[in-house]
Amino acid sequence: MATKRLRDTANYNENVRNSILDKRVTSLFKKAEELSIVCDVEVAIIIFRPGKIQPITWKSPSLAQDVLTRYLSFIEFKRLSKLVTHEDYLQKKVDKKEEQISKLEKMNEMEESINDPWFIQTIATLGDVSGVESAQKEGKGVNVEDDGHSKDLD
Amino acid sequence: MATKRLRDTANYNENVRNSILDKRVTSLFKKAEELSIVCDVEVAIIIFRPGKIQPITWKSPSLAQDVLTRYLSFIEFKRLSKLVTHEDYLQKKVDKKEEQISKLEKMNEMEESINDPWFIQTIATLGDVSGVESAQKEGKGVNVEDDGHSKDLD
DNA sequence: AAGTCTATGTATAACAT
DNA sequence: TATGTTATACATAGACT
Repeated sequence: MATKRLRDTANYNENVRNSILDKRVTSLFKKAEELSIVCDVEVAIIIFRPGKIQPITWKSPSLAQDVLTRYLSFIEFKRLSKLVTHEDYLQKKVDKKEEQISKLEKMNEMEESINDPWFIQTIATLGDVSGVESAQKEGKGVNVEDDGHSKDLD
Repeated sequence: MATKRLRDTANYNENVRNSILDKRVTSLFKKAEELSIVCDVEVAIIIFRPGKIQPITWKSPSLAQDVLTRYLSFIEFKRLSKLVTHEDYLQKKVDKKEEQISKLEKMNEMEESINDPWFIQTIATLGDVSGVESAQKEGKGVNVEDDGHSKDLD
């Protein structure tokens, strides 16, 4: 935006890159703040950097978190519904062995989550934990969407 | 940003306000896009307007959603851990009555979620459902944070 | 390595059509 | 209502410190 136009900071050393990122992020947040005041809206921004655990967030990380947490509650609700149904079935059978299997299945399910690198990274990211290193993303499930610009339907 | 500094759209009619919002949002997204390209980061932006159900999102709504979904999985994991422990206890007691209570507790827990207005709104918001009207937020759990600008620890 | 400067590119409020 | 123009404020890459 001045003299030249930056296109790829890969050509710069990390210091310069961080400097550029920092300035631009500050500017972006400033714009967002202005937008939220002028137009009376709530804005949440989350920025992930490759190789970094903690995302840069602005204004209300808990806003997005809260909303999406509740969304996931819905998903989990559906999953728990199935579990309960299953338990009910087992109860009628009065079969301890199957109940044990059910238990193991649950544990296994949890272990799968625990061993998911993305899951681990996510916990570290959102749980405000430091000192955890991971590859972070890799395109998985990210960058989907059409034009990446969806407005509401009202 | 021109002639005057900030303005307050409360004094404008809805058309003008929408126009201003639209222009600024477009601009914000443009900046975000530039940032993401130049600095090789992933950016997610979510904008909530008062009275509107569907948020305006940019670039990777699924990014934030996916991350936070996984985060919630962690919460649910912890909760399920307790359930399993509880079940194990009941199993040893071989007490059907208590088992029934446990089940009812679970169902009750789910119903609480279902009846939560915020939960309902959130589903509508994120489930891409239209035609649902609600008060949307109300400050609950929103707008927390210190200076609203947290960077990571690496 | 963090702050300042400056030339130039952008964004946009107010008009104009 | 949408699009274009203009004047001014803002953003920022690079240089300098």
